[in-house]
Amino acid sequence: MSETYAPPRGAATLHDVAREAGVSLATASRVLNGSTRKVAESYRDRVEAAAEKLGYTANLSAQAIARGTSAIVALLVADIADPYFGQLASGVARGADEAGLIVTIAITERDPQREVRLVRALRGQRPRGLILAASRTEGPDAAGLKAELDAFSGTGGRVVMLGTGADGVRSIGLDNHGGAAQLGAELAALGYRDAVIVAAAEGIRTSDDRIAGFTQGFTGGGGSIRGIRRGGFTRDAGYAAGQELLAEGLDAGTVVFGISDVVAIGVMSAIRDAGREIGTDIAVAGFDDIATGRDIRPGLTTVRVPLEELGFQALTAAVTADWDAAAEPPLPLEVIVRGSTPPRA
Amino acid sequence: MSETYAPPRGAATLHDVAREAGVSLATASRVLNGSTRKVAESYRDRVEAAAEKLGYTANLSAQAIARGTSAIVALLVADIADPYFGQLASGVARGADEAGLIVTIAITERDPQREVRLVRALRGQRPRGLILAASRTEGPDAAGLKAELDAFSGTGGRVVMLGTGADGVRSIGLDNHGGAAQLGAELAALGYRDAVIVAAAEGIRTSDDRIAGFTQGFTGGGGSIRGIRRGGFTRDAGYAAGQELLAEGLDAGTVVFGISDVVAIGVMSAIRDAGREIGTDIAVAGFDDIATGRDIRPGLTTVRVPLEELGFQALTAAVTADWDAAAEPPLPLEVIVRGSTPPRA
DNA sequence: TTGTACGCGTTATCAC
DNA sequence: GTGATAACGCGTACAA
Repeated sequence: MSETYAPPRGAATLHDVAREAGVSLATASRVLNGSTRKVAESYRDRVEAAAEKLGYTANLSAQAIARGTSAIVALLVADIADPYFGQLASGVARGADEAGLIVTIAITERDPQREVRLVRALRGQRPRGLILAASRTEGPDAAGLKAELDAFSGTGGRVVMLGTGADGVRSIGLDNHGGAAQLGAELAALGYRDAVIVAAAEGIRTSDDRIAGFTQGFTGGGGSIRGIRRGGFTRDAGYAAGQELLAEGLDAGTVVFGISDVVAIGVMSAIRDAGREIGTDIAVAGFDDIATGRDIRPGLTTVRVPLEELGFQALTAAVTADWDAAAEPPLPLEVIVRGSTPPRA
Repeated sequence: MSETYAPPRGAATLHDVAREAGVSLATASRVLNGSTRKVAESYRDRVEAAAEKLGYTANLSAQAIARGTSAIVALLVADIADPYFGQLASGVARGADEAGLIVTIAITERDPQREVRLVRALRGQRPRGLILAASRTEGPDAAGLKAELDAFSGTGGRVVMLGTGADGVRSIGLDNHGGAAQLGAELAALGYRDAVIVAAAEGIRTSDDRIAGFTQGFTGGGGSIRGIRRGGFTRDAGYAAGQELLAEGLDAGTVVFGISDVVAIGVMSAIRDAGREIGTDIAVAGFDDIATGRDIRPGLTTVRVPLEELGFQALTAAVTADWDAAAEPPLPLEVIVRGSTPPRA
C-alpha cells in the first residue's frame, strides 16, 4: 500500500483513528468516549493503539454539539489579580478539575456594561454553569444583566452568584452581617470606642451587609461609628480614603474598619505614609483574610473567609443537578485578631 | 396561526432565528456572523429583530467546527491564587478580550504529570494558542509534556512559553539574569558583602538564571555568596528556608535574596517571627515586584517585572500569525530599592 | 458485538 | 442578493 496521501492536516479525527485501526467510526467512538463497554478486546486494543499513535484527542466542540451539552463552566470575576478573586478562582478550578470540566474565565473590571457583554459572549459556549463572583443584582445596570442571566438559565444553564442571588439563581451566601458583627463586638471588647468604616458604594450588598453587621456588633459593645467613607473594593480606594480621613483628623485610638482586606491594606499604607503608627496609634481591621494580611506587620485583624472553599462550593452548585442551597452548611467565618488592633489599654 | 408547538427547549438556534425572520439559514448567518455585508436592509433588520427577540447567541462550538478554528486561548499556570500568576493572567485576559477571544484556564499545581494531563485535556478544545506560564522544559518529566506540545503545534496550534522556550515554541523571555545582576550590583553598592540565596530546585531555569545573575552582580561588586538554599516558589518554602537559615545562624548585615517576591516575603516572616529585624539586622530582597511588596513594612527591595504586560505579550504571541520574537522589545526590568535593604553604614 | 446513517448548529460553496 | 446543500467531528438510534 503506497503511502501517497498526505497526513491529515489538522488534528487527528475520530475518523482517522477508525481508519487506522480498521474499524468503524462507531466502534472507535465507543472505545474512546462512550461509556458502556461492549467492544471486543482485540478491537479495543487496536483502537487505543491507533489513537495513541495519532495523538488523538476528542474534539470537545464536536462532542458538545453532538451531545447537546458542553464540559465547560464559565467564571466571571472583577479582577483576577486581586488575591480575593484569585483564591476564589483557585477553588473553582479545583472543583472543575475534579468534575472533569474546563473553566473559562472573564474579567469584568467592575464595569456592569462590560459584564453584560461578557455574559453574552460566554453564553455562546453553552457552558453548564456560569459563576458570577462580583455582581450587583440591583441598580440601574442590573436589568441588562438579569436579562442575559435569565436567557441563560432559561435554556438550562446554571447561574451561581456569590453573595445575594436573585430568583432563578443559585447563590452561595456568606454571613457577611454575622461575621462583621462578631468583628465589631470583638473590637469593642478589646476596648475600642470609636470606629470609622471605609466601604464601597451604597447599594453594594456585600458592603452594606458588612457595614450593618459591624455597626451592630460594635455599638452593641459600647462603641460608636464616627463615620462611613465610600470608595471601592480596591487597595487604591482604601489608600485614598485613608488619606482623606487623616486629612480631616483621626484621633488616636480610633479603629478603621476596611470593608475588605485589600481596602484595609490600602488604608494601612496611607496611615504609615502619613507617619502615623498602625495599632498603637490608629488601629485597622479588614475582612476576608487574604494571605497578605498575615505577612504584613503588624498583622491585619480580620474575618477569615474560606475563599478557596467558597469557590469550590460555587463550582459544585454550578454542576449539581439537584443542588439544595439549604442543604449546604454555611461556611464558617472566624474573627482573627492580629497586631493591627492591639488591646486598648 | 395556533401556537401549539413547544418553544425551543435549548437555546435559540440560527434555524429558529431564520424561521422567525422568514429568511433562509444562509441569510441569517450572513447577517449575524459573516463579515461581507451584502444583505438587503429589510432582511437585515428582520433578522436582527428576530435574534434580539429570541435572545440568540451563536453556538461557538458549532462555529468552531464549521470554521475549523476556535476562538479560544488556553492558559496554564501553576497557581492562580499566587499574585504572580494572577497579574500575568490579568494581562492575558485583557489581550484576549481585545482580540475577541475566550480564555480557558487550568492549574498545574506545579505537578508535571498533572500538567501533561491538562495540556492534553485543553488540546481537546482546539484552542488557537496555549500559554504555559510555569513549565520545565528539561528534566525527566519534560518529555511527556514536549510530546503533547508537539502534537498541538504540529496541528497548527501556537504554543507560547514564558521563560525559556523549546524549539517550535514561541517564548516570551525575561532577562532574569540581567535583572538579578543589576539587583546584586545595587546591593553590593549599598554596602552589603554577604548574601544568601533562597532559590527553587536546581534545573528550574528561571531560578538558575536569577541565581547566576545575582551572583555575578553581587560578587562583581565585591560581595560574596555565602550559601544557596533550595526550596520552591511558594511563600511557605521561603518561610521554611528562612527558619533553617536562622537556626544555622545568620549574621547581622547579611542580605537574603529570595528567588521571587513570594519567597522573599516568606523569608521575611520567618525572620520576624524569630524576633530579628528586617533591614537593619537582616536584609531581604526579592524579584517580580508583586503588589504586596509595596504594602509591607519595610517595603521589599526587588526587581520590577511588568507581569501584566508580560501576559499581554504572551497572548499576542499566541494569536499573531507572523509573530517575531526578535521584533518584540524585551520587557524592561528595573531594580526597586525599598526599606528591606537599607544602605549599610 | 459491529457498522450504517442521521442529526447536532454553523459556515461556505454553489446555483438561482 | 438569496437560498439550498454539503461539509465540519462526533454521538447514537437503528439495523445487520
